[in-house]
Amino acid sequence: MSPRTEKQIEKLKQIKEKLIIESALLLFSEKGYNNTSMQSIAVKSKVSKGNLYNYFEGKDDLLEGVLRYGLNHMAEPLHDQSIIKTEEEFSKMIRSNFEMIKTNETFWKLYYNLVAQPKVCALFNKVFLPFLEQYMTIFEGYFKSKGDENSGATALLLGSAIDGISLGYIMMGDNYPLDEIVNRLIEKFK
Amino acid sequence: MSPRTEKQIEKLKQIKEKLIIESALLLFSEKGYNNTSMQSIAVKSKVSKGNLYNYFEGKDDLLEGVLRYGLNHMAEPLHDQSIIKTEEEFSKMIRSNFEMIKTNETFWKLYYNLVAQPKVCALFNKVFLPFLEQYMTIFEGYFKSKGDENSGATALLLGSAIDGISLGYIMMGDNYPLDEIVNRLIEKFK
Amino acid sequence: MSPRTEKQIEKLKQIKEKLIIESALLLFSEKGYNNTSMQSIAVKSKVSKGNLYNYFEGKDDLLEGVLRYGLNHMAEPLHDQSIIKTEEEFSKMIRSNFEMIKTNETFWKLYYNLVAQPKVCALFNKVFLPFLEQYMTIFEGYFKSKGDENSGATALLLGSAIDGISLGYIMMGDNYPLDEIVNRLIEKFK
Amino acid sequence: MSPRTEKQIEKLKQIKEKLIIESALLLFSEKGYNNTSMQSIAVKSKVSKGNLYNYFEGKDDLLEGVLRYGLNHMAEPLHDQSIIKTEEEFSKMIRSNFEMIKTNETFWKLYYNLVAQPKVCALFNKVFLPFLEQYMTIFEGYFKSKGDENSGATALLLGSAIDGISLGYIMMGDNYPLDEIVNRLIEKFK
DNA sequence: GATGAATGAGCCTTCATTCAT
DNA sequence: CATGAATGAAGGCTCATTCAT
Repeated sequence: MSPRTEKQIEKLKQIKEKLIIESALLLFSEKGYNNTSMQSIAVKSKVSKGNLYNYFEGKDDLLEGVLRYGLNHMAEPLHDQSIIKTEEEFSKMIRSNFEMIKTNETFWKLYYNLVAQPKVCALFNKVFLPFLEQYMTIFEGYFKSKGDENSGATALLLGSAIDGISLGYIMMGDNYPLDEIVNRLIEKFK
Repeated sequence: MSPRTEKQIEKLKQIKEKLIIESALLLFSEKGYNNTSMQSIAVKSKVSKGNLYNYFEGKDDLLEGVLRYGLNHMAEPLHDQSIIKTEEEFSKMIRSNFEMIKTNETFWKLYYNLVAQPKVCALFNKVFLPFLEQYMTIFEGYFKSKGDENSGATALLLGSAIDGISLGYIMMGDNYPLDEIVNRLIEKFK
Repeated sequence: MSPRTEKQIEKLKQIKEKLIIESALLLFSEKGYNNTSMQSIAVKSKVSKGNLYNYFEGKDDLLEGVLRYGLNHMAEPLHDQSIIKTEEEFSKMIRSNFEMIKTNETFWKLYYNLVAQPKVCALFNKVFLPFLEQYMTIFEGYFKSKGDENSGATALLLGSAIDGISLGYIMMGDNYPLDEIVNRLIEKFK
Repeated sequence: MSPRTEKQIEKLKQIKEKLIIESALLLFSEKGYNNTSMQSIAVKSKVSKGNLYNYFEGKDDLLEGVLRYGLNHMAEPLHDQSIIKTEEEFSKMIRSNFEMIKTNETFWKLYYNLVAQPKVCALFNKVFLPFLEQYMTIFEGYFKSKGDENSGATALLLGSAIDGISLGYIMMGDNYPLDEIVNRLIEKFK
């Protein structure tokens, strides 16, 4: 009842919320959103089914939580660099982007699982669009600084290529020669 | 009893099968595979629920039918060209590929809807992998003929870029400046 | 259209009916009445599903046909002997009864499959009761002739024992030492 | 939270499980296993369809539960006597066996409903065989103690006769002169 | 907050039966 | 008579969500 206790409770709640999110992420990613039951999430996160609804309003809301959580984790490295000037910085950014994808395969698998699901499209745009746009802006700035007259299109092309490469890697795993492809990508666009 | 009648019946069956497939494609694409009920497919294709199962063994089989049907429609233009030699042919092939995607948005939306769904992964590979590999081979040959020492990687990079562009276009619709991006893509790779 | 042709047609019909009945008997016996579909019967008897209904009014009616057919086949040997006087005749009758069961396991399996199924109870009594009563009467006469004051009860006991033994044999197959048990049965009752 | 409450909940659950089992037993017995829907069981036991599956994994599992429950009820009287020495004990055991069947007609009707159903054969053997064997062993011991050289066969014959009598009684109800037949059975075998 | 029993709509699928050809 | 496409009711089962405790 003391403030201290309340804080601890608050912290406990956050820990549990994180636990739920991570369990859900794993299951969504492994089996797909639709084929993951709230039950199984409850079991994996060791929270009762009913209690789940004290943390998230429903399955949709939980998904949103998962996506936000994932994005916050992924985006961190990007916040360091908001402007790119040299080829080296460019190359480093691309590489660190794919490092991030490698590190968070689970999350990106979920991403591509959902990207074309109409039901979650709105949610998707809400969560990811700002992130993607920020990315685009950085690249656009770089290409413009290099004299590219249509830097927007180039940035979008690069973004799409990154998307496609990521998708390929996520789908094929180590059968996809990621490093080689990334090298080539950098060469083409630097 | 007469051959004529039998033929007609056979034809009618094929027409109905096509109807079912097209209804399913539309619904799968609009609402996602998981969120489309057999019931709704039955209604849309004006076939009774039970009769659906005279045409397809189950929902999975119907999906396979839809994918094969889609692919057969898509792949046609590709059969014309199996070897690319000049820049012009290259450019034409890329463009015709995106024409195809524009023409069959519905189908490709389904494609990206399914691509990362673990449950249908096996089916997916069965149906699409041969198609994709054929594509890759053509590009690889082109790059090799141009003296590219690592033509395989280049082809894969190109393939991934195409994938990413398609995905972007499918997701954003006319907000995606497809033609411009394609032009740039061709310039980069030709 | 000639009488001859009509006869042939009639004969063909009977052949086909027999075919259907035998297919149904086999399937009912193997998989149980409820788990056998009209479809599978149609396939096995090489008759179209629709045509099945030209021979039998429905699944129930087909079952009745199967039971009557089976009984007519089984009962034949019994018609020889309608009165038993000597121990030898008694013994022979018992033995020939079990021979019959051995020869027609399929049918008797169906019998015991249905015997306690409420849905077909009425049908069952209609078809089998007369047969069983005839049997009972023969035994009753035998026991009476031997001075048994309550020959009815003895006959019923014997009948029940036969029933139980048959059931055991049908269930356990060759794990059931039928011959030995039958010998003992005869000793006890002769 | 208190132990008391948990216990009560546990008890409530058991009561409800029993309710479900008894409803199912009644319906299975009345209409047959195949013709009883989970829905109707839910209605009869005043449990929602969905909740049924919190108690039993499926219809098969429910059947197993019913059979085990029935057997546990039936078998109780038998546990008293595991060795039979005198004629009196023998006679008492036979009689008490048929008392049990009289008392639990419903259950035994289900027994004979299922005994020859191929689909549930495995389950059946799993649940009933141990019970039957125990029975057989007791009789075998008795016959052996009386000097019967082939006590095994005699026990099996007796068992089969009991089976047949029970079946007759279950099928014909009070039209079957059970007591008289049982008396005669005892006379023959004691 | 925490639990898990309870709900009930909805899903995929099967199947006896009908009927146009 | 023969065919098999068509129907639609019914079945077993799942699952997001609620709620009494």
